[in-house]
Amino acid sequence: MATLKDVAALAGVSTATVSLALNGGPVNAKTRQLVLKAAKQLHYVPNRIGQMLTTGRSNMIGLIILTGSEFPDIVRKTSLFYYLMEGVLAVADKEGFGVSFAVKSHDDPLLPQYFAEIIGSGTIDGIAVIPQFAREYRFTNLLQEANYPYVLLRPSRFGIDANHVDMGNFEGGKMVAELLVDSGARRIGIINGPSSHVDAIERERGFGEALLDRGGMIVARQYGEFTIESGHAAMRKIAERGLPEAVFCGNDYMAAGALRFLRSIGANCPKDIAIVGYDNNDVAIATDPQLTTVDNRFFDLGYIMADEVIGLIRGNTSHVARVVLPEMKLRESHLFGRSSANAQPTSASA
Amino acid sequence: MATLKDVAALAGVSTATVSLALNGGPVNAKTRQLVLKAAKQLHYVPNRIGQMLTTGRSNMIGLIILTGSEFPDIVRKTSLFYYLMEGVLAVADKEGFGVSFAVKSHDDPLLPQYFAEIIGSGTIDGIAVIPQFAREYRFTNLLQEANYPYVLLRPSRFGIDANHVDMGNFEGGKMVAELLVDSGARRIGIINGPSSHVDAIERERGFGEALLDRGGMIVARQYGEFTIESGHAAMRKIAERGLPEAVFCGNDYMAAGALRFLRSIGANCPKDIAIVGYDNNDVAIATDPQLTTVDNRFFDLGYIMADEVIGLIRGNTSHVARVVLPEMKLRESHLFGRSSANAQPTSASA
DNA sequence: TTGAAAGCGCTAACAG
DNA sequence: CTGTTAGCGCTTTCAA
Repeated sequence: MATLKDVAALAGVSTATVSLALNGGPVNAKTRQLVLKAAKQLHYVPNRIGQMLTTGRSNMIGLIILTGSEFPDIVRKTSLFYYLMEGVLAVADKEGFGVSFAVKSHDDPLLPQYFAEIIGSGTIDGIAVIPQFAREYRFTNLLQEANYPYVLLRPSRFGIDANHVDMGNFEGGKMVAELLVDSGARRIGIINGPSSHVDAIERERGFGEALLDRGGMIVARQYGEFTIESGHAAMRKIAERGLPEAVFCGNDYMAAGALRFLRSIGANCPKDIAIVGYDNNDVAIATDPQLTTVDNRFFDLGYIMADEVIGLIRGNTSHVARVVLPEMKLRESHLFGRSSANAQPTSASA
Repeated sequence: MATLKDVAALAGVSTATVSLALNGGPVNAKTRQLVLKAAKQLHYVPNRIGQMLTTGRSNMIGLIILTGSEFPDIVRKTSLFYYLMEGVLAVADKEGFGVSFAVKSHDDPLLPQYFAEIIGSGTIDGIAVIPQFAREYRFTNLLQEANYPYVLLRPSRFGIDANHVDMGNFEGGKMVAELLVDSGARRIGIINGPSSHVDAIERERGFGEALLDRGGMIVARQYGEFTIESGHAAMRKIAERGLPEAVFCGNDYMAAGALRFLRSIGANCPKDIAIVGYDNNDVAIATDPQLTTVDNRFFDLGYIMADEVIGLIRGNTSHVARVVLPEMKLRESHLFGRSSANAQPTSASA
């Protein structure tokens, strides 16, 4: 590989001049041409390690997803994170950053160590972290104390001190309650995910509060594990005491399971009972009827997180606290009382 | 941040000794203790940039996904790539590598430039590349000539010269044909994806050959765009001339669309017609009946690609040519002639 | 077993 | 506008 020195030698100038010429510094136009020609001739590509060492910057941001071993099936859900990654990538590309990606277990005792290495190693200028469980993490202190650029994906109410982007699970739950009440349902059930999952907690809280406000009531409550089978089983349990007018499911998998159970007993959704899911996962367009659900806007979330991390790196910002509100994805399954099975499918695009 | 020098000063030894002590070199046990203590006291973390510069290695591998603008909906499918990433990550973690991730458009004219920079910049020791379209790419020559460690995900028959891992789409198509014939179907249709998509081509080729061998025949052929709607439309077209006994769909989205159309005309799958999808996407477990489909083993694919890239980096290998055979995922939709709708859902796990 | 010193490739301060 | 020089943090000869 050709180095700066080689280019300098060929062009007959100093390395400093080459650096200047290549980076738009104040150089005579003729000299620049000379340098450019030499660089091209040698297929010169700047060694970024050298640049990093002198500038102290790597132009890399990290995306770190924290996963757990308690609920392996949740992992499947995380293919949604791909969209988050694409959002991160979109900003990174635009701003000239690379993206380093890692998945760590949130119960790994070496986690603080891992973050300490990120802070000290110099290979990553800042990070976006996606914790999935509602615990206090020691590493946030590390990051904070080191004044290291980071942004967490987590609810605002979990302490406003840490840099965070809130994905609006509370608001999402609220939107579902409002939609269902507006659709004419009053006696409503909920099938939620594990209560240790931070998203599940927030969704239920928002749902419950808004339902109360609007004059609806929760007449059944079950907890599943974010899987189709657990949604199926939960719906069966609920049905034992008679069908409510609507059921809010904590994610689309469980909603698909509920739908399947309903069909098996000959109940029609949404005519007899409305169902709403959460996440706008692929399953939501594959069921019949297609699921009305809440889109987390993962792409936007990734985009905004990365954008804020870069802002922090560049010193344009010093603190991050934002909310990205989810969006209702209206399809058919929420239309309580109306028969609309076998309608034309809506588009698969996000 | 504390540097080697700081540790050396505190321990009262030279930087060389510190380096040796920290990296398991030949150092007096007492001295090592001294150094370790000093390092801990200063919360010393080695600056990896410095290490990279001297060793010439970054201990980073890259995962590069090539995407296109022709079929935006295909992008949605790519959330499957998340599993591939997890496979890559699993190896990287195990071998002490970091992972850098990028998505590039395969029609970007700057693509060769991008690869040239990867080769020259020194930040990535090797790459796994996922092209999605059947073209000849100029960058492979670049990589080859530079003797840069790389592995492509692509069919073996596209030239055995390049390092590649074959995801076995040909074999997958074959497996589907065999399964359908074994299930009792003979007059079979196919709904495939765009013919420019490399996976689609291979699947159809394997399917067609095996079907011929087994005495089945293709009685209908439609092309969709890997979406639910296009699968729905394609099935409608096929139904106009009478239902075949089975239809192989090039991916699960189109299979879900086909299923939906069948239900709308009162046809029962799999009693009246068998359907098989491809990919083992989330949609495959959300439909009713659940889809029999082919699992690409993306995790394993990622795992093997990363493993091979690292082998190349370390000089343990000099050429890569492997096939990872897909796996049939038997559910209900292929059981031609048998009525099994509304069975218990099978597990959501992969 | 330890230390001194060179050098990886680059940028930036400074002098000219 | 251009060249000289120092130095980023580390590993690695080479000597002692």
